[in-house]
Amino acid sequence: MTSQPLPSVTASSGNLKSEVSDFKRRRIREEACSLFFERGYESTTLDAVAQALEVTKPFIYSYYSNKSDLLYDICRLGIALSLDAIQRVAVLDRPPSDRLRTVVESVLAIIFEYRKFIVVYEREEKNLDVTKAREIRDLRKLFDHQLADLLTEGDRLGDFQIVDPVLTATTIGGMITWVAQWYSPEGKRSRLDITNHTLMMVEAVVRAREYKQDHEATITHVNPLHPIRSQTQRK
Amino acid sequence: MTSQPLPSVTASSGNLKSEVSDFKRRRIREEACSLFFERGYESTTLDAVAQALEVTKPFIYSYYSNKSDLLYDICRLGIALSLDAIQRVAVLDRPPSDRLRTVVESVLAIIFEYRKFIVVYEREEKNLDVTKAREIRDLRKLFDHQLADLLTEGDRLGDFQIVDPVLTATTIGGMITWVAQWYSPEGKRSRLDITNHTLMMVEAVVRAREYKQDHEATITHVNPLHPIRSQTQRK
DNA sequence: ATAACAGTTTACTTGTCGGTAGGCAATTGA
DNA sequence: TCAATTGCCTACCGACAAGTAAACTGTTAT
Repeated sequence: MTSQPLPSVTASSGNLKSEVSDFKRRRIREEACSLFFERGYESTTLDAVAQALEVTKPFIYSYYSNKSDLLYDICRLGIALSLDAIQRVAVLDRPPSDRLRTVVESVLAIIFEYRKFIVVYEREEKNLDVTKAREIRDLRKLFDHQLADLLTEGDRLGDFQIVDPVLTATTIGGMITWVAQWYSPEGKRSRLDITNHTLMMVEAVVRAREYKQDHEATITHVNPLHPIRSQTQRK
Repeated sequence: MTSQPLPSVTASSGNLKSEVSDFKRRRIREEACSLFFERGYESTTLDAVAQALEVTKPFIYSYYSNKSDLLYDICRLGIALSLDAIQRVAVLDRPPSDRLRTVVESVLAIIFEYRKFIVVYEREEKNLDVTKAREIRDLRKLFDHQLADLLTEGDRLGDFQIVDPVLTATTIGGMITWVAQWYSPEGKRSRLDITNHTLMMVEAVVRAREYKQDHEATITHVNPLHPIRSQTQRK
């Protein structure tokens, strides 16, 4: 469903040797991701990653050609998992509201499981070279696009009452991504609680047109709280 | 309203000399923020910042004691502006729905104006030393807390129909913050469009209880899309 | 047995960048 | 006019970390 078969999360098929090799690659990626997540990409040395795995730096270099290649692999997984989920659901033969619900559940499940990948992907994108970064951004766009399509379809069928599917999709995408930023397994909220609450928020948001008020014309003023513009202006 | 008077965005009062000095500090901060925003904190050298200002590195060091001090100043401004906005509105003698609306408008106005600061603050927090990072995180918590209080009050008065004010505040905070991540002055959407749409989303979300469905009991299953757990587990 | 190979390590190079010492020049005050 | 002071720059250092060369070790093939 994804254009490339996605460097699988589980063991690759093939002979044992390449399975072992893939496993090592995954372990490097996983440990690097943990460290990137905790300390940030640039502050994490490959020696540190190596140490965490109880190997040496050149070992890593025999599985990844350089540090940013490793980051790329992490980022790619971070977005590809969610994209994969939405694409599986998109083709199901069920009403849009059902599919939306399933998307939210699936993506949240992925976020709970792989939140470090998601966070690193969001945070460290800038450290990719432009071409790789572009590729990653395109995957994200695809995700938002798929979601927008689902909303549009649901709106057409009368399942949703949506004013602007694209902005609404962006909002929902943001709501979900945001969970990855603050969720912690040690926190007070269970995964189920968060999922239920998010479902409720999403539900509300796709029914937003029912509430559309006539507030809109009123905000034409520039907000009075910050009268100064010089801050961001320069000669 | 903020505990410290917030290193003012405009010129400080006082003699001309210290005004000039403050101005230089602001210009350094602004230019550094732009570069951090575009290239990331660690990838931006102080020499690059100096070059952008057409000065030299020691010049910067006479206004900031080191690189992370500069980042700290940026992060602090990033969160403090929003916090300041919500705190001003919180004390107004107007109904909660009105105040919520004003909060969203004010904070979005800040986000449009200072989005680079917000993004850098969100992204580069990890590069602060723990004590500074903690201080920043506390400001953010205060923001969410204030918002939750507002929601609780509105719920009590019947203005809102909210199931969980804390989670809803987190969601709204995320929705707003998310705008900073994708908004671009060159993009298709005007500030007004985005503000209106966000107001609508927020409106929907604080009325969510009206839609609470009985979906909740149904999601007890573990999502079938990723049967493997070995990924994040280790010996 | 031994040659060849794969996988891993030890030990090194090299560039970069945060941070600083000390000098120079412009401004201020007497 | 000449200190004294302030403010900035030139020129440098030292540390650190990415990346590599080459050696070492175990395993497979002949």
